[in-house]
Amino acid sequence: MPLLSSTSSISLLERIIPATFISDPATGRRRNAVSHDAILEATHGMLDEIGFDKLSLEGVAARAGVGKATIYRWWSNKSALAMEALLHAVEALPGIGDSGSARGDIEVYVTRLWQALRGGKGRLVRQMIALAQFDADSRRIFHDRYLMPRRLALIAVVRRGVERGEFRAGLDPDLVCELLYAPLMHRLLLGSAGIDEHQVRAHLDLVLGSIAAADPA
Amino acid sequence: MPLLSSTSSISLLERIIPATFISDPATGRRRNAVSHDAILEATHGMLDEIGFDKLSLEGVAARAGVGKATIYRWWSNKSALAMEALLHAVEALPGIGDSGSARGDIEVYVTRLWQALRGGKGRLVRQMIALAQFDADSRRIFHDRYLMPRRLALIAVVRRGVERGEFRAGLDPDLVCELLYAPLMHRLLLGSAGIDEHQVRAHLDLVLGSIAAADPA
Amino acid sequence: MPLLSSTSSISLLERIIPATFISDPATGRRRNAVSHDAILEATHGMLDEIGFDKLSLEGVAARAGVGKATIYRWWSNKSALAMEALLHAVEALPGIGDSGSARGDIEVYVTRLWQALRGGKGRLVRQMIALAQFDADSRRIFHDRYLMPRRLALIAVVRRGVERGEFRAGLDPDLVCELLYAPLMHRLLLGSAGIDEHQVRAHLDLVLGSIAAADPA
Amino acid sequence: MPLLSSTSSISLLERIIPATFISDPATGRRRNAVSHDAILEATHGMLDEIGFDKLSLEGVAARAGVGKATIYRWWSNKSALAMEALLHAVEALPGIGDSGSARGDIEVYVTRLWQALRGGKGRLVRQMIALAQFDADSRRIFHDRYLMPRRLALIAVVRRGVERGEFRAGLDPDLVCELLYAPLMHRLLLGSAGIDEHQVRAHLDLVLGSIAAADPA
DNA sequence: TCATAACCGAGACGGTACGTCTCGTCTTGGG
DNA sequence: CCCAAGACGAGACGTACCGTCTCGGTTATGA
Repeated sequence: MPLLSSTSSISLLERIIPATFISDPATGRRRNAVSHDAILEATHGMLDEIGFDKLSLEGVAARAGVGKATIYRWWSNKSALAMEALLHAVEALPGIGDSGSARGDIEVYVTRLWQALRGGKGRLVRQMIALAQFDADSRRIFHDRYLMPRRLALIAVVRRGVERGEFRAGLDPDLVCELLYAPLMHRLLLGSAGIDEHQVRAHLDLVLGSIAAADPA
Repeated sequence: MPLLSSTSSISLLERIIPATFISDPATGRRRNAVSHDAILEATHGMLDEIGFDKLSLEGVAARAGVGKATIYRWWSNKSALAMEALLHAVEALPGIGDSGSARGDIEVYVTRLWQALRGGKGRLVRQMIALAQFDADSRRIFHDRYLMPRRLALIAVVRRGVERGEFRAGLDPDLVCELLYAPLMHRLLLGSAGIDEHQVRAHLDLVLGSIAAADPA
Repeated sequence: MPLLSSTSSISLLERIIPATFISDPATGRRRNAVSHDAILEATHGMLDEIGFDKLSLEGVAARAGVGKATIYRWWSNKSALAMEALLHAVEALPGIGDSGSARGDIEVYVTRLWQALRGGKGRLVRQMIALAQFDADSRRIFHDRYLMPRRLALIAVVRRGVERGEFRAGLDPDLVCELLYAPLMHRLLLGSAGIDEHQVRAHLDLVLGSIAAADPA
Repeated sequence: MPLLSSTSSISLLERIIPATFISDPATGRRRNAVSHDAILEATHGMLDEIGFDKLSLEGVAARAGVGKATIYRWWSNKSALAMEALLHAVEALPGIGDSGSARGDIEVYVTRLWQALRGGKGRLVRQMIALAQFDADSRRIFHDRYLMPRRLALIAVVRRGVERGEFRAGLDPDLVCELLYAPLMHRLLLGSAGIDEHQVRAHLDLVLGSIAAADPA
């Protein structure tokens, strides 16, 4: 049973490790991995070229050299398929190092994130967020497989900073995380112009400044 | 981010008063305002009942008692129509008072905004933002007619606070505005749970605290 | 009142002399002859270029520089307009001379008719006949204004031939006329190839031979 | 006029067995014969009830319980569909017997044809001929599947008459055929009144008389 | 000499149908 | 049991015209 067509009672593990190749133990022929990959690749390519709303499963099937029924067998609808294809293309986590300075680690991480969103990945992420507004399944998948891993990584660094006394005690790491992420996303979604480096710096300075531990001096 | 991104040579006036109504009034039958309203109302009703992706212009035309061509005459596509219908339902600007305290004014305003988004309007705004990702026209309309007026109002208050010495000199009002708005929007779009009052308070305290003028004491 | 919109109680005279300009004696602006001509001309041109079924009154109005209502004021439907336009283009009667030999006159006349149908007029006539199958008004108009005048002229010659003793006594001129006309028309409508001169000659020889008075010798 | 106008390199077989059914039988779901028949039946019924120009493929699809695409898959346009539906309703060939007298056989055949055209079939044939004027495909279909078989049968009888010495040697059977058919068709299409029996007799007498072998007496 | 009435262009309107596209399902024959 | 191919019923798409209806403006009497 594929990941996306099950609406509940699936373990977190299964939600994070794609269930794609966990085959039905019953009799019969197993799922064809070649077709599966061709479908995702075709979907991703067409999203890139013509966008989500012009995407058709008919077109995907033709481009992937696959029967339409094969797609419907494994994905419940266009959104689910698109979301999975987009995740595939985006999934590599930019790691957060531990240089000793939480502030420095965050600055590097946010700057890298900004650079990624400025490029082609920004469009993919925008589309995923839009999909998530219309389809509860997609929303959950995006939250679990894209957003959460990145948040958790960032929250860990904030916690480290608090423990080391770099940041003020009593901080809510969730809130800090929100203040670091949200303006980037907001501009990605609604900014009429791009985001320039100077703005990112100012943003980081203000937020990181406001959570820094009081200078003992 | 510039407040007014003049991406083309279209005057501001033309962007706010839809060019639709600026045709040569000299000749031909005049546009029927009743149909216009019926279309927007039907669209809004159907968005509410069946959502954007099940919305069809065919259905809107039938419900509004209008020919399809009349819709296509005045709106370029489904997104543009939906965007305008949603704007109609949302357009009343929550005013920002001037109580003497910029901080107080902002707290009241953001709290009210949060309350509005928690209610039915939140869904509308989410849908508008999603639409804006797929269609450049819709994006521009949302930016000009929803986002900008609200930003301008908030920016004015921030400026007032700086002038009065409540907030630190040298602040970038755009950035502050982003820090106040974006987390709300981000949670609206992607938060798995709702936003509770405690989170809003903590958010306001952190941001407003960080821009307050240094205590002279 | 124009000719084509009245379905009955119109004198034959009015059917043959277009009533177009017999205006209502009441006050008010009179019909615009320029528009009238422009409409017929545009119709004829478009019939020639795109054929009857692709013809649209919308297109005629645009090409004639005329409001659609002006067309509807004077013609009841597309068929009626097309029929009148075609008649205008075809109306000149090829006269039948009186050389002294009825046989010779008929040979010349039928040959000329054949030549005319071979050219562009053939297509017009074909279209008129087709229209006549779908619309009773058009059928009557075609019969009265195209067919009958030509039949009457031919019948007169046949009568002359009988009176002079060239043709057998007791002939039914209607039947002879039919035998002369019908094969031409039939081939015009349904012949896969054109009609060649040799066929016309053979046709004339057979029919005229069969009605010739018995040789006294 | 050639009996078989080979205007293209399409084989006779392909013209008589619609190419529609000559697709690669190896792959994909097969054409649904039930739908095919339902479409033709619905078309025929609606032609009878509302006539050709009010016929809509939309209506045919609804009445046949069939998707519009299924009609467009198999017929190129309204004319082609109507033509095929009419042919279905008309297709039974009235046979020509061989009584020993070619003249008698022809008299019986033409009289029967006249009777058929006087009835409901006349309207169908008129409509088919009209369609043939607007659409080359329809024209070819009508020629091949309606006209030709009937012509060939009649021509065979004429030939038989010539061989037996009933008719004059050197006759052009095509021409005779035309003289027998065309007046009937012409009156069907354009006669203001019906065709009465007396006219048919006179017509037959004149034509058959003119081709009879000279009396040896 | 004007008021009246009908005409005219333009073009928006409620509709119908077009021919195309995609959806999600179904039938084939072949692996 | 899976798969490609592709026909199928359904129905929305965006376009083209239909025939009707305002509009503002233009003629041409006839009071």
